[in-house]
Amino acid sequence: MAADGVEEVLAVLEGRWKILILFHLFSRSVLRFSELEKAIPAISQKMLAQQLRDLERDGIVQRTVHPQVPPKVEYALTDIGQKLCPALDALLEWAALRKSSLDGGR
Amino acid sequence: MAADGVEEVLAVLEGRWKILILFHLFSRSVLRFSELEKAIPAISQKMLAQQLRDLERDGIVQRTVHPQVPPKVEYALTDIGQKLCPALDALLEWAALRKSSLDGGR
DNA sequence: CAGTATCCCCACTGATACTG
DNA sequence: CAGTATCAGTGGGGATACTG
Repeated sequence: MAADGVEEVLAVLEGRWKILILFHLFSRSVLRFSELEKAIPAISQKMLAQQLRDLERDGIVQRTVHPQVPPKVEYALTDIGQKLCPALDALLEWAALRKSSLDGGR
Repeated sequence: MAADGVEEVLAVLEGRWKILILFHLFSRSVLRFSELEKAIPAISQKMLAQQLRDLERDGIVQRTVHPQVPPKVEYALTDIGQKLCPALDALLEWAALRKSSLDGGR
C-alpha cells in the first residue's frame, strides 16, 4: 500500500517549522542563517538550527559554509528538495480554495 | 505573502495522524470508526476520535451517524476535503521520487 | 460499536547564556 | 555570524477503564 509513502513524508516534514523554512527557501532560493531568522521571527535559534540539520540530514536542503570571518553559511534546496515545490504549491492552492469557499459559503 | 496560506495548511493538517486518516478516507471513500482503527493499528481510540473531531470541525471530513443499535458512524471527505487529494498525491509522488533517488544514488 | 474519562509521562519546544 | 549548551515547562499523546 502507498501508506508507506505517507509515513515517509510525515517523518521528513514533521516539525513545527520545516514547511515554513522550505517555503522561504522555495521563494528566495538561497538564504543565510540570519536571513531565515528574520524571515521567521517566531523561531528560536535552537529550533532553526535543529530543523535545518534535520532537513540537511534528509537530503532536502544543502548547507554551504563559506570559510570567512565572520562566518557565512548559506542554505538552499537540493535537487530533491526543489521537487517538493509542486506539492507545497498544491497545498497552498488548496488553502486558497478553502479560504474562498469559506468566505463564499457565508 | 503566501506564508499565511502555509500557516493555514499547517494549522489544519497538524497532528501526527490527520494526513494518515485523510489518506485512508481518500482511498476508501467511506469508513466506519472501527475500520479506521483497523486501518491505522498504531493509533489510540482517543487520538482517532480527537483528530476526526478536528477534521470535522475544519470542514474536511463529514461525520454521519446512523441511528441504530449498535451505533454506526461513518466518515467521509467533504467537498473541500476531496480537493485536498491532488496535493496529497503530489506529496506521495515526491516520496516515491525521493525513495528512488535514494536507491539509485548509492 | 463508538466513543469519554482519567491519569501520567516525556519529547518537543523555548529562554538564556556562552563560543569559534 | 552562526551556531552549541543547559535547564525548565508544557501539552500532545499513550494506556487503561468505563459508558450510551
